[in-house]
Amino acid sequence: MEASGVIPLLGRKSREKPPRNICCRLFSTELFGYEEPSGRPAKLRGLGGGAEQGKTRTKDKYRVVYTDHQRLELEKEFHYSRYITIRRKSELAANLGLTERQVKIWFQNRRAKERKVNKKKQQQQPPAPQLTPALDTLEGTPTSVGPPLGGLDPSNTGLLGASSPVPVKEEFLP
DNA sequence: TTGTGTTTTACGACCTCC
DNA sequence: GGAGGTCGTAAAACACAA
Repeated sequence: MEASGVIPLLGRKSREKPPRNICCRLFSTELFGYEEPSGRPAKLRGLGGGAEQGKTRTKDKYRVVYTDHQRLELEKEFHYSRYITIRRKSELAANLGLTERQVKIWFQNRRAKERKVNKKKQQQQPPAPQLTPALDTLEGTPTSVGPPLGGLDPSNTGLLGASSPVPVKEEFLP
């Protein structure tokens, strides 16, 4: 594909950092597997299956808006586990009409959001009485604890298992 | 309307692990 | 080396006050 030639995307970063080496893996297969939309208006939300005709910065639409259903399912999955397994990722992608790449990135962004929220919470807490450290981990993300390096985290069900209102699916059980 | 702040997708750079 | 992680950021989409 034309993958190697897609660096200056839609004018982003006009003053770019020195081109170290283009991150080639990102432009490999999935990215160009998107289908072209059939002239759909910009607003896709709530149209049902809106994002399967998604585009990226390399295409003529910067980003798509996922449908409520897609987001709901992704959120549910995130509730089960903050780190999605390869298997669940492909299942979810297939079910929602997204690419695995989109699912992966959604989870990355979702974790980032959670970290951001937790950080905010921490900053809002009064600095004074600190008798019970790490109370903020109640919701499941001790920010001090690093990510499961290497990808999968078998312990993550424990993160939410107790507090999550949603029952743990069989497939997440050992 | 529109101006502005926030949220949501998507990516680049870099890092770690297998 | 490749896959997936974080972090930082661009830009579209959205919310909402003025």
